[in-house]
Amino acid sequence: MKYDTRKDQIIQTSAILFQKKGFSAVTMRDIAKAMGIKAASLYNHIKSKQEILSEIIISLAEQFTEQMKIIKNSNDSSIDKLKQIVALHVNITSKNQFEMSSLNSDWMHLEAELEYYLKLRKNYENDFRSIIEKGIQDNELINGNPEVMLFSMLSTLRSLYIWLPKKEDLDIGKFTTELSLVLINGINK
Amino acid sequence: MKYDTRKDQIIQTSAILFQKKGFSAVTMRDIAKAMGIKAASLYNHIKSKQEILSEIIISLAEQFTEQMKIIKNSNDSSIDKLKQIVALHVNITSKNQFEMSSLNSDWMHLEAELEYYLKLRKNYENDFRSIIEKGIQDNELINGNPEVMLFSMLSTLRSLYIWLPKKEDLDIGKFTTELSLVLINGINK
DNA sequence: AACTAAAACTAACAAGTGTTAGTTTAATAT
DNA sequence: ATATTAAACTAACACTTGTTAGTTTTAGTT
Repeated sequence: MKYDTRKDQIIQTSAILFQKKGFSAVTMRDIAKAMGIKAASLYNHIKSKQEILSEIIISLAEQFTEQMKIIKNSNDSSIDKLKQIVALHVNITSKNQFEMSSLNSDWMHLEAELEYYLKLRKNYENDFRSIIEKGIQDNELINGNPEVMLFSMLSTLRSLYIWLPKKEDLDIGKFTTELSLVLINGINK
Repeated sequence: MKYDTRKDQIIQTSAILFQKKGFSAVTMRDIAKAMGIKAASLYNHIKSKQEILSEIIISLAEQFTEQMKIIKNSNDSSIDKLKQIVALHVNITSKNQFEMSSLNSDWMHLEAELEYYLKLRKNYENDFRSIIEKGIQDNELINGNPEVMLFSMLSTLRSLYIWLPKKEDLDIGKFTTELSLVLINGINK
């Protein structure tokens, strides 16, 4: 099993609740109740509600940043890099379903680390865009609007947390392949 | 200009605030302040905070339902129907940027009308899926996983409210064409 | 000028908010 | 058995929440 501190359990429980109602609508008493303790007891393990949110979001954002760096610096073709980005999103999302919901919906409630998060996100998008632009230059991709391509792919990848859980016994590898196909080659015959 | 009742102004102002922080984090005092009045005064025009949310979301959901009905019942090819769905989303989103944010992020805070909203959404997705399945049968679309195709298109279309505002002087028609191209034909050369 | 109706106001409510202080219990190490 | 520490508890705080009641102001009509 995992090495699970009590703090980790609080964060995990919080993420589940955050997905259902969003950060603002979840109270410390809600979180405590879900763990079978009183709200005040939470503070033996965490500093604040804000810290819970921050741990969830920043940890995920840094994972994406780290993996993007590897993809970016590889010598693969642009198409292959895009496929690796798809796989990256599917993998992280399948392992962090609830947390991904906060990453997508609750980031604006970050306080101290909001700026840092926005920086990571902007850098990620820039790296993504560069890969697309390189693909166009190298004649791998159609000569279309890179902004629209980025938007389309990233929107889909960021919504994975909504759809992945609906497919119970999902073959992650197969799904990744199918999704890459649709995102890159479209659906037209 | 528009026929704008005071109630409409409240709803519009609320939608702007809801986009920034989400329904739960916006207080009646926030809304009042943005309108230059006191919170209690809002209740001369609306019944509750819940009513504001409901007006925003149900009105939009019904617009989508209504238009989907027209597309569904037309005699156009599946590809053309899909293009019309893309146009539908771009049009409604470009005219209701803030409201679309609530539709996507705050629907779970609906109370009395939650069930009704979920029904509308489910029906919409089913109609969308049927069009894709028909396209596969008729050999218009690749013989892929229709669920993945639906997911990919719908995720992108539902995220439009995040991206459209970033492009200030956007040619809506051109954007619709570009987006349809990417969603249907992909980005591969 | 007097009347009316819409829309603002002040004041307050009961309930809920995140968080702190101080205390007790449970589990572990000596 | 005793001391120690982690983790729970109770009680309370200062503040914010949506909302109501009752009143005053504003603007348009007779």
